[in-house]
Amino acid sequence: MADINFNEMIRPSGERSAEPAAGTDPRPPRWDIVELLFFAYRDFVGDADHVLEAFGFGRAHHRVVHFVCRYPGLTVADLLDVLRITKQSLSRVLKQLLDEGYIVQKAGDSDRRQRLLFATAKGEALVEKLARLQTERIDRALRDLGPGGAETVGKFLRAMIDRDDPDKVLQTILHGGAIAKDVT
Amino acid sequence: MADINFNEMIRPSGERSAEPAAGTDPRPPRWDIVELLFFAYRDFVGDADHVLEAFGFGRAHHRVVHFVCRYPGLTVADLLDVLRITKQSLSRVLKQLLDEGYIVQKAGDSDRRQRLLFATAKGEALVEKLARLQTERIDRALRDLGPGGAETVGKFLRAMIDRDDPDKVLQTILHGGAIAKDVT
DNA sequence: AATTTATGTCAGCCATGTTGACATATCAGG
DNA sequence: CCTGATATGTCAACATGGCTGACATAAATT
Repeated sequence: MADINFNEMIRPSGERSAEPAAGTDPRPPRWDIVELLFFAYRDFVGDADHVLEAFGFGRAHHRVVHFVCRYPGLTVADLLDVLRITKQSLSRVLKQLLDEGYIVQKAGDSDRRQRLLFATAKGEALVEKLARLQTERIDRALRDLGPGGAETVGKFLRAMIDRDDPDKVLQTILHGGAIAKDVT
Repeated sequence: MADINFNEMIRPSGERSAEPAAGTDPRPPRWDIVELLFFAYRDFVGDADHVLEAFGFGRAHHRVVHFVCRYPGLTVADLLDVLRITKQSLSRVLKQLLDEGYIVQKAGDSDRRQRLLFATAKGEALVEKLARLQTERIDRALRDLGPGGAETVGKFLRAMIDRDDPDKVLQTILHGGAIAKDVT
C-alpha cells in the first residue's frame, strides 16, 4: 500500500548537475543538504508538536514560552524581533500564555511602559519537557559523530544565520554571555 | 530604538542547568543547538520566501514543485507521504502549479489510476533558482568548516531524521541511489 | 460482480500569519 | 509643563495552509 509505483524507477534528477556545465557554475546545488534540512527540521519540531497538542498549544506558543523562559525579562519588542512576527500574532498567543499562567509580566524599572516577561514554574516545566525531547534527538544524532562533531555542527548552524541586524537574543547566542551595554 | 532595556542585563537562564542536579539527569538540554536550529532554519527558508512572493507562491508550493522536480514521476500518494499533509492541502497548491504550467501529469503505465508528476522547464527553472539561493547559504556556512565538515553535517542531519516508516523519497535520500524493487 | 485502491472534490473549521487604524501610558526634550 | 516619540494593547478584516468528513470516479484486484 505504501509502495506503489516502484517499477517507475525513481531517481533523483539532480545527478545531471554532475555534468560540469561548461564550467560556468562553480557551485552545484547542495540538493542533499537542502532536503536533509527539510526532513530533519520536520521531525525535530514534530517531537514538540505532539506534546503541545495535549496542552492545547501550537508551535507559536512553544516559541514564545521558550524564549521567555530562556531569556527572563525579555520585553514584547524583543520578542517581536526574535520571532519576526507581528504584534497581533504575538499578542494572541502571549495572552493565552499569560491567562493560563505560563508567563507573568512585570513593568520595567527604568521604563515603566515596558512589560518584562518571565516564565512561571509552570512555564519552565513545559519548556524543559519539550527541550528534553528535542535534546534526546540531538544527543542521539551527535553521538555517532566523532569528537568535535558537536562543535562542527554548532559552527555550521551559526554560519547559516543572517548576521545583518541581529536582535538582542541572537547577539547573546552568537557572541555568548550576557550583553553588556553602557546605557544608563 | 532596537536596543531598549539593556540595563536589565539579559542572560540565558539555562546556565543554571550547569549545576549537576544530583546526577539524576545525564543530559542537560542542548539549548544552544535547539535555538541555533530555529534561527538557522528561519533564515534558510527566508531566502526562498522572498522569491516565492514575487511568483505569488508560498512555501507549500515550493515544497511540492521541489520534490516533483527532484524525483520525477512521483505520484500524489508519494508526495503525501513526503510532505505529511492531507490530500486537501496538497491538491490546493498542486492544482495551482498544474494550472500555471510548473508541473504536468501523466497516467501511470502499470496502473493508470496513478498520476505521475513531472516538473516542466518552467518548474525546473524555479526550483533551481531557489536551490541556488539556499546552496549559496549552505556553501558559505560549510566553507569555514574544516575538511570533513560537510560530511559531519550530513551525518548529523541524517541522524536527526526518524527512521521508522521512511517513505520512498526518504529511502532514496538516506540510502542513496535509486530504489530497486522487484515488482512486475 | 464485488471490493479495494488512487485520486479528485466539496464544504467548512482552525491556527497562525498579515495590515491598518486607533487608544493608552509613559518617557524625553525644549 | 507641554509636546512628540515610544511601548504596548486592541479591534476588524483578511490570507495561507493546515485539518476533517463525506462523497464520486475510474481502474485494479479478487
